Amino acid sequence: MGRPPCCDKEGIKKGPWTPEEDILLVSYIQEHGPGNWRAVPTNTGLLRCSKSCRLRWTNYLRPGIKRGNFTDHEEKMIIHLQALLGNRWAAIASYLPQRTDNDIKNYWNTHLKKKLKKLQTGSEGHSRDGFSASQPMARGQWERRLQTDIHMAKQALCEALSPEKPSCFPNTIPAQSSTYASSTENIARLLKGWKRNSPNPAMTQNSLNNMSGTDSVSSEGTPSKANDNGFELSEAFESLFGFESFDSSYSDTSQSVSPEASLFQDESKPESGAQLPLSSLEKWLFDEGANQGKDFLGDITIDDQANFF
DNA sequence: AATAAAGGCAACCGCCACGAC
DNA sequence: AGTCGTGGCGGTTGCCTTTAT
Repeated sequence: MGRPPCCDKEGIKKGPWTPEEDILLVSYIQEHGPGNWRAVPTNTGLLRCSKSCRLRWTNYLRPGIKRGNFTDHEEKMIIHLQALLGNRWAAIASYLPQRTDNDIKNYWNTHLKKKLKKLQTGSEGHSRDGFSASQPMARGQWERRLQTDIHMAKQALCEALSPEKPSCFPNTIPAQSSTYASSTENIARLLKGWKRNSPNPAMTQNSLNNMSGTDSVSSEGTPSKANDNGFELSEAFESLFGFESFDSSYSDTSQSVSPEASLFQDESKPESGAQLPLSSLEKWLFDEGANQGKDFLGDITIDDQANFF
């Protein structure tokens, strides 16, 4: 007898999630916590497969997700980590706790790959680092920058693995007090941009009535005219879900994950790398013997490092 | 202003790893 | 030890938006 499909294809809805579905999912997770995805569709009445629910949560709805443009810092970290780890997006994402692996993967595929390709064709040599073309630099200089970026990776890792220490490096990623609010904000943002026709304007909850029918797109950081509605939406969400209790139910469960990841320690994403035993890379990144690292980096190229690992 | 092409991103698919039984 | 169920991951697709003509 073969293994049954993870979800039977019939009656399973696909495609973009609607705000109603998001609400159902979030409210369920608020109550039960993430995990046991198999039970989610059954218990929520969502016509989605468990995988789809998990993906939606981890990539979009979970608290602490930062969306929008990648900073220079993040970009460099991705470039270096990709060089070191390859396309292990989940591992890379563990160094950037606020980003999802999907986001990073997309960013790599759509932006960085092209950027690096351009650099490769545009200049011989140091193309893999992502900043040599516009700023040609001597090898030593380039490696110093590499060291700096590796240091940044260290910082991120240190934070991710050290919940007791709010921040090993106070100036790095802010230990934002991510709460369920983050999730409602995520949804509110989504709703602002939800311009497609609402399938059923008469939704099951009164508070949702205002959420349908938003008529314009608003991408990250570009508030659009939608936003009277958007405001109402986020208010509606906040009134819908008392996220404080949700937060407190998770806030004391931190283990070896980043502060925000610890809020959802059962959840898959952020700790995927963090919970594993330290890899060689992580040990290396953690190694506070700065001189060692310096010497090491000083003597080899990033290609060598990639081979080393 | 209309249309085509390119870009960007959310979501899906299939495989794999791991734990439970 | 082998099988099954579940969750995780990376690659890919398809739709929507933006830009160019």
